[in-house]
Amino acid sequence: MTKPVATADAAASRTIAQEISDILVRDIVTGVLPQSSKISEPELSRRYKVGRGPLREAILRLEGMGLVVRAAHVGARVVTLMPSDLCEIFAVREALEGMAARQAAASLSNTELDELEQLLAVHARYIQRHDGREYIEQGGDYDFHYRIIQGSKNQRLIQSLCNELYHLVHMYRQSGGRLARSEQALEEHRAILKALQDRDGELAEILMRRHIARSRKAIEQSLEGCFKNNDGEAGDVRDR
Amino acid sequence: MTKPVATADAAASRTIAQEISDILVRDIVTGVLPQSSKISEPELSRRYKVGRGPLREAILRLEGMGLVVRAAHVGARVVTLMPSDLCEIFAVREALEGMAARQAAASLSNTELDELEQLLAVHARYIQRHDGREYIEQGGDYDFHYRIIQGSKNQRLIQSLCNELYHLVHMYRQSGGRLARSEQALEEHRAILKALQDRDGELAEILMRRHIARSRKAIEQSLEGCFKNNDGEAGDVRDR
DNA sequence: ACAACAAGAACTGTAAACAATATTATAATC
DNA sequence: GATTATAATATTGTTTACAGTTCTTGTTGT
Repeated sequence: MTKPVATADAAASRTIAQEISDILVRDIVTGVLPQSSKISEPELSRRYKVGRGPLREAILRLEGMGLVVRAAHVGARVVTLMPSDLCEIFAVREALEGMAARQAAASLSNTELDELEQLLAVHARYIQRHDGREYIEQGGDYDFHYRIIQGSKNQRLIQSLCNELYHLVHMYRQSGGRLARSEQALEEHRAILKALQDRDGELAEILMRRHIARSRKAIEQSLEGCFKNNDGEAGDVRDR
Repeated sequence: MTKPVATADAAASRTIAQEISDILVRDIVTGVLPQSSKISEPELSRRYKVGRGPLREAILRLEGMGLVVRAAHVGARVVTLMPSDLCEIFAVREALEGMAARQAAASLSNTELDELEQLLAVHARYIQRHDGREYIEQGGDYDFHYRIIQGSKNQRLIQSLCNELYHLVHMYRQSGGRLARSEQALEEHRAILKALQDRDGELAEILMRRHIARSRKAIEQSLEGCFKNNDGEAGDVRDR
């Protein structure tokens, strides 16, 4: 039974809409499509060499992720992240990642915990070498938070955090939003890991929440200077 | 000169895709389109008298809400909610609504608090009259949780809970998922309201989380009998 | 009778054309 | 000259038609 069944390659047949969707997510998060810029269907259709159909489908998906906002008969624009939006996002992160840490304490395997420990060691070396510069954690496996979320084994948490909120957070960092705190963050990460290794979900949740709450407070401080346009190339709001 | 009106009616111009999207959400939540049933584009296109284009757009949106799952070249099906899925959802609810209660304690106006108190009085009367039957809270303004979430004033929380998770919860209840606990739930609601009135966000969060955690535990108990098909009309998994 | 295979039908994904609305530019009026 | 009305343009929403894949069904062979 060699199974020459004509079921094709299954997962390999990604549709154009999925491809362009991923590309758009990447280009928005990295700033190729800056905040508040218009998502013109004809223009992007030419730029990315795709038909308008798949492109529309991709835009619909982006809207679901919160990366773009649409208005009927007007079109879509890349979302405009104000500091107040970031605060809302971080409040959600605090709640969700806290729960993720709690569940991860029960679900993470010992090997996964070991890998997490090695990861922190890598981060520590990086910070030492680069004098406090934060490790660029672009949502990959090298992100401490990312792994804990995955470790929760809760598909809803993983979906909400990794495929929606984190894009927005990375977007913010890309467009000049600094919230370094590298050394302190590393210490907090170590404490969280300790709680996870002790299988103390309750403590892991508390520590994770405090960890994220501290980042949020940093943003709240810069909330006063919301309308005071900080000098820089943070993307022009108007485009044409 | 029939109607040379230029700027049209603005908000009144809802697109077909939005209309059919709302209809589909309603029909899925109320069970007209049962769990696991196929979402056939040609069939629904005929049934709802809409073109395939807007219908596809609506399905895309439903996918974003987690109400349907799609597979490339295969089509969409209404999501299949297993008890384990419900547990995941309730874990997220616990985290999110806890945070909502915390923020609501700071954001709710005094009049909103009064309305909340009147709402609980209505619920109490209803339970008394119907001998412990739960008030049918179909996500409207008469839902205690709904109002607290709105009261958080956090758009992200409101979006996640009211436009995504609550549809799934209502779906579960519609298809036979019983988690009554009316009298006890009312007592817990009263305690939460008390904390809100005292502007004690920390306590409100704890109470809300325990409140939801209790519901989750009820589901977890019925998780053992997951594969033991409980007698009933819970919707046939296979359809054609 | 059952399994494997192949041809056909049906459905989803994509492309192109059409209609309706909003935006821009132009012209007329105060 | 500024402002409002009007026409032209461009973009979005929708319909229609086509292509590619999957699923069904009928057939054939063992």
